[in-house]
This record gives sequence, structure tokens and C-alpha cells, in this order.
Amino acid sequence: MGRWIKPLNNPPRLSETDLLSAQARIVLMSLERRYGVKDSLWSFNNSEICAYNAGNCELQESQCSLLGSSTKVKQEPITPIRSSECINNQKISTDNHDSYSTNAYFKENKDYHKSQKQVMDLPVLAPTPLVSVTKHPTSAAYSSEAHIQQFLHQHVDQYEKRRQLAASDVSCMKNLSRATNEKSEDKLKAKIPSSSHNAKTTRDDQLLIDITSLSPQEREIISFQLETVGEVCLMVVYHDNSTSANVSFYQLNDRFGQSAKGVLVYAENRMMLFPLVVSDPSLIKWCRYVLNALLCKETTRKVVVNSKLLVKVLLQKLNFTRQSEVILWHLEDPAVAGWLLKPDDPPCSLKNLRKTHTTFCGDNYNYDRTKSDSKFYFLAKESLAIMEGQRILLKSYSLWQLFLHVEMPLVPVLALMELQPIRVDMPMLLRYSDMLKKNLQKLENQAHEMAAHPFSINSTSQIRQVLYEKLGLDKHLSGGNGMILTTSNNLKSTSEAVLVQMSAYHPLPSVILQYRQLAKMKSTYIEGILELVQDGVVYTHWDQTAAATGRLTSCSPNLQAVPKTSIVIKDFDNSIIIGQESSEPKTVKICAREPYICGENNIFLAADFQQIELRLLAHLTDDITLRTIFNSLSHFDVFIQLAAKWYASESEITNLEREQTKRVVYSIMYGVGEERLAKYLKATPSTAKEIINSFLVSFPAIQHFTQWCVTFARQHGYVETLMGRKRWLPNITHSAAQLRSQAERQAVNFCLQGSAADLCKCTMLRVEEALYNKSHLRARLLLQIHDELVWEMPSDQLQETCEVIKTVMEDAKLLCCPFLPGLKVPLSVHLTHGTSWARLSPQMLRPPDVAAFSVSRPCST
DNA sequence: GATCTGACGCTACGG
DNA sequence: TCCGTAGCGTCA
Repeated sequence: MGRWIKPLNNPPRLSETDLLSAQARIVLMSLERRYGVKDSLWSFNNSEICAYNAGNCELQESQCSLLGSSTKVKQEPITPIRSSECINNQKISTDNHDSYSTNAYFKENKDYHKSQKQVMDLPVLAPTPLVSVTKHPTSAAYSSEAHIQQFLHQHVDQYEKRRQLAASDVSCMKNLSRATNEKSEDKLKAKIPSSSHNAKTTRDDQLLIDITSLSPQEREIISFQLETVGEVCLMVVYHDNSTSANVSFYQLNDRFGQSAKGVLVYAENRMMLFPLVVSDPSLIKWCRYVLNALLCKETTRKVVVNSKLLVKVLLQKLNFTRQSEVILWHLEDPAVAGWLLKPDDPPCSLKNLRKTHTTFCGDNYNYDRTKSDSKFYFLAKESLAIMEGQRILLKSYSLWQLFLHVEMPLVPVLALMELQPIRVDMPMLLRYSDMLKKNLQKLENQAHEMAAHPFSINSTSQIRQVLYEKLGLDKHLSGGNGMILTTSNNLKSTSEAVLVQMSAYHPLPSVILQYRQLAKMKSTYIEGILELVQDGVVYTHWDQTAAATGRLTSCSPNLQAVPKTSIVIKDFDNSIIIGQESSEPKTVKICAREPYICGENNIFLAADFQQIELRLLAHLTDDITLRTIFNSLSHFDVFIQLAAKWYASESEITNLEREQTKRVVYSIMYGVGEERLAKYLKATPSTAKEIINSFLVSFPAIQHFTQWCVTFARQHGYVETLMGRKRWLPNITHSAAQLRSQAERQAVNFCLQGSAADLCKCTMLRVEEALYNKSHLRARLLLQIHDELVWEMPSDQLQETCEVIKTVMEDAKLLCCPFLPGLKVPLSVHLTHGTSWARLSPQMLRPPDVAAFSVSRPCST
């Protein structure tokens, strides 16, 4: 056994990201917490441990025993490795330094002591792997989830010690508090087991305390105790004694408020049931106060499975005077953590998490399924144990910051959004439905005439029969330049791309296309919405854990997919509409966004980022041409500027050139093939190839970026975004070329789409904070459509709100905090406003004297 | 015989 | 063989 090294006078410090191996970190955290040592520098090298500095307490040799007998402690500090030594030298991370020694991250030795800042100054996507990274269980390097289990089991002792330590800390505090509250405390203790008829014991040391049965004085003790507690678990309890914690993560939309009975708070082996349905307003007020204080408190860990549900229930039941204060709540949700750790295959229930993310063994707790309080106790214990394991995993994979600073703060924001009613013009929806119905009938009849017999126009197999077998239209597309086969069954496709081509030879394909367009509009965006409207409003749901790229998704209804452009019905016969005068057929427009209207005296404000992924590409590739374009011409049309560079043309760029540029840019960003691009541009594959090549010559950094993403993915089994979100791509080394190249494209796509998702989530947080701080502003966030946010607000606050929002959204430094110091390109935000979602006009931000010259015109509808 | 279910194809959205 | 979401209708 070696000995610990004495504290250094001027110790270098490492940021958390520098301690990279999971094993090193778990021991480190265990040690730090066990001995109350902070800001110390530990180095780990397989079985050897080296400490530079023991912070404020010098560790004794005997304390090494915690690490186990096989552990040696090295005598000399390891010389810090500078990044210049390792940038082009892979050896550092591979030659036996399985776990990592020091901070390879730092560029300059002189900045060594400013470690925290320095880490942020460097790009996340650095040119070399920064660390010897722990392999993710889903990566090819590890066979199964059993690895995580094994990993956690190895360290179960540390967990237990930590738990005991935490418990003893709390009891110390309680002893202190007893000195002041001794009388009341004893009174409470005497009372609860005996006189409280709602309280039951499932174990000797455990209670379910019903808050309603307590006196005001006893409640004060509870309140006081909750202030000192280190860790709690909360869940919603329903009237049938089911809880929010153990429902499947997919079944949350159906039930959230109506049948909630109370909120169960588990702390220190005790359970408290806070009522949500009571007639006594003062009790509700007290619950609101205590729970709000608990949920705001940064020093207490609040573990909540399905946390968005809990926030919604509390918002609904506790009558907050200012609902948006929930954005101050700090929660930890195992469901969200599970998704971050496994974004392609997230756990779908607590049961699912139980398998992979915990060492917790339920059988040890004498779980009696017949008793509800035993069940609550079990669930709470289990949730805490799962989160405990996940916390370590998240830190090991450098996902903790993302979890803590982005994903969890977003939960209350999403809960607020889900509670916002969005007003819908029902009569308009009904009118549209009727119009579409008649026109669909007309188109169907036309199709039957053209086919010379009736067939089911919704059925792709019947369309296939009619078009290819009966009419033989596929003959026109022979020679490999048209027919697309369906993905699974290799059947001849009837998709839009094929029908458009065939419409040159027969009228039927275009009738089918028109029918499909109208049918989609009617079934999904008119009648689909109608079914979800209640009292003239609709509520959408936001799923944080659905997309592997980190994007949010919307469902029931999916308002992210409501068509932006209107469909045009020519020769529309409006004589069939009830309540309208018969007249000549005319052209009508239907826009699915038209029925979404704002309340009286309100207005919608939409703010969308301009070319967000392209700007992120410029930032990540560090391409000087792209950066120059965005830096000098941030508010001009970027694609025109790009086209000018590309064609090296002095004359004006035509619209065609602009479109081609745009398509090529996106195609290359996401790795399109030559043939696909050729079809897109209606050119030959060789022309498409030429276009791709000439573009890549102009912007060589893009190709480097693509190659870099793929190389990184191959080396590590994952890729990561601006803010450290990860996606594991086990197929990146697959022997099948198809699967491998798919994973390669996914790698590139994830870096950009995922980074944009990170940035948009941070935007939501920062804007909502800014609006919260201006307490007189009443803007309510309704929608997030990836790069666009939509609010509803009083009309007279439009100007001021616009200024707040634009200022925050274009402040890249603020948005990227604390992950990186900013972006190398400016962010540009486009604001629009209006009273219907379909008609949003640009919002001009201008000084008052200029605004005085603007002339309002009558609407030209 | 009437529902239920999962896979599939297609079409919206976003980049 | 651009990426990744939701939702509808058909079909077995």
C-alpha cells in the first residue's frame, strides 16, 4: 500500500469533463462525498491512483482501504499532458491508459489554472478524441446491457456507504433542529403512529403521513424537515392508488389531472401524502408553499419519474398566482436520463429502467403488492436507486451537464406549454371539411372514369394494379430513370415522385395526386383536429424523449406538421356548400393553419432562426467562406451569396441557381447520393456528381467535416453535438455496406440536427427566463416547430416582447452557456405576427420616430 | 362476422 | 442508399 500525496500549494485543477473513465469517476465521486473533499485533483491509471491535492483535508493512508486491496497509490503526481502533445498522438488514449490521467484538453499551458473556462473555449467537436472514452453499452464494443449491470454492481458498496453517510448527515441536522424544536418534534413523533388513523406502517421505521390529518403545528415540523433533507422522490397518486411513476411513459397523455388525489413525497424512509383535492383553501396554500419551496431548492435532489406529468398536476391543482414560476424548479427524471443514455431505444417504463440502470433489488424491501403504501415505498426507493445509477452513467458519458442544464429545466417549460389552450375556429374547420368532402368525391369519380372501373383510391395496391398492370404506365419510366421501389417489399411505388413523372402520359396520376393532397388535409388536419377540439380550444402534447436527435416532437395533435402552404382547389363548385348562394365555379384556397386563431385582444408572435443548421455547419466546420458570408451578410439571403461564390459569377444569381445551391447544400449536409440528387435536380447522375464535386471544391471544409464525423464515429462508436448530446451508432463498423453507410449519414446528420436541437432547447429556456423576469409581460409559449417558436400575447405588448425575444435569440453567447463561449457566426431571427397562424406578417422592429412614418393599410383580403 | 393489431406506404412538417 | 418526426388508411 502506498501513501497519499500531500496537498500542493498551488494545485492545478481539473474540470469534471477531464476525468473520463467511468471507473475513475465513480471512485472519485465516492471519495469526494465520503470525505467531504472538493476541488481535489485525482488521477487514475488502471489500478493506480494519484492525488495531487486533497483540498481542505489531508487523507489518511487507512482511508485507501475504501478502494479495495488491489489498489495501489502512486507516489508521484503524473505530469499533466498538454494538448499539443496529444492532438496528433492517439497513443495517449490507447497505450494502457485505459482510464485517463490528466487534462489533455488544455491548449495552452499558461492557461492551465483557468481550467473551467478553458474547457469551454475549445470546440466540442475537437479534431482528436479528447479522452479514452468509456464505451457505451449499445456500441459495438460492448455486447449487452449486462455490462451496465456489472458496472453498477461493482460499485454497489460505494452507493451503500454514500447512502448511509447521507442518512447520518441528515440525522445530524435533525439533532440540531431538535434543540430548537424539541417539544414539537416529540409531540409529532408521539402523535403520528398512534393517533393518526391514516398513517400506516409497512416497516418499523417507515410511515405514510397524510398531511390532512396533521395540525398546523405539525405541518410546520414537516415543512422544516423538508428544508434540510438531501434527497426526495415525488409522485402523483391517483384515487385508485396508482401513481405517475409506474405508468408506461407512452400512456401519459390520457390521464393527468382529473383523478389525482395527492402528491407523495418520499424522504428519509418516510412518506408524506400532500393532498390536491381539499375544500380547505389554507391547506392548499400551505401545500403550494411547501412543495414550491422544495422543488425550487437547489441543494435538495428531487427525483421524479415522469416529471412533466407531476408539474402539470401541481400547476392545475395548486392555483399558482404566477404559473411561470415553475421554470425555477429543479428536477431529475429517470425517464429523461434513460433517453439521453439510449436515445435510439429509450426505456419505455420504469420496469424497463429497472433492468439496466440500477442495482436495486426490490425483493430486499419486502414489497407487498397488496398494500398501496408498500408499493409507494418500493417505487420511491427504486426511483432513487435508478437515478443514482443514472447520475453516475450520465457523468461518465459527459451527459450530465446536458441533463442538468438543458433537458431537466425544459420539463416545466413543456408542462406550461401543454396547459396553454390554443383557440380553434370550429365553424371554419367544419366548412373546410364539407368543401373537401365534396371535392374528394368528385376526384374519386373522375379517377374511376379514367380507370374505366371503380377501385379504392386510398389503396396503394389497387392504384398499383390500375396504373401498372392495366394502363401500363410504368413502361414510360423504364431504363432506370424513374421507377422507385418500395422499401420493404420491392414493389413498384405509387409515391408522388413517380406519379409526377407519369402524369405526362396519362391524366389519372395527377387526379390521384390531387386526391391524396385533399385527403391528407381532410383526414389529418381538419377532421383529425376536430376530434381533439374541446370548448373551442386544442391542447397539444410535447414529447421530449421521442427523437434520437434530441428534437422535440408534438402529438395529439401534431402541430409541428400542420401544412404551411395552402392547397388550391380549381373549378371549385361552391353551390354545394350549405348557406352559400349558388354561383359560378371558382378557385378556392384552404390553409390548415387558418383555423388557429388567437384570443380577443391577443396576437401571435412567431420567431424563427434563419438557416440554423447551415449556420451551425459554418460554426462546426470553421469554413472561412461560410463564416464570412454569415458574418458580413447575416440578414441577406444566404443561398444567393453561396450561389455567387459557387458559380463565381459577377452577374445576378437566378432563382434556379439559388434553388440548386440550396438543394445541393442540404443534400451534401445529409449525404445524398448522386442518383438521388440527379432526380431532385432533374439532371443526369454525372451532372449531379459534377455539381457535388464543384461545391465541395469551393467549400472543402464541408467534406472534411463529413469525413471527420464518420471517423469520430468509427473510433468511438458515437458522435456528439454542440452541447454533448450523443448518439451511438453500432452499425458504423458493420460489414454490410448499406447499414454502414446509413450509419455514416446518420453521424453527419446527427451532428447538425442534434446541435440545432440543443440550441433551440436552450433558446426556449433563455427566452422563457427573460420573459419571466419581465413580470408584466404576458406572452405564453404555444409551439416549438424545431427552429421556430410561437407565442400568444396581448396585442399591446407585442413591440416590447419582440425586443426581448429577438435580443435573447440572437445572443449566441447566452444561448450556448455554459457549454461553449458562443458561435463563430451570428444567429439571425425572423419575427412575424398576426391574429391567425396562417397569416403572419413580418414584424418590423424600429425606433419610434421611424415607426411614426409607417402607414397602416386596410387588409387586402 | 365483427373488431383488433402491426407492418407498410404515403404525405405532412422541420433542417 | 439525404436525416428524423406524426398520422392516416390499407391489408393480412
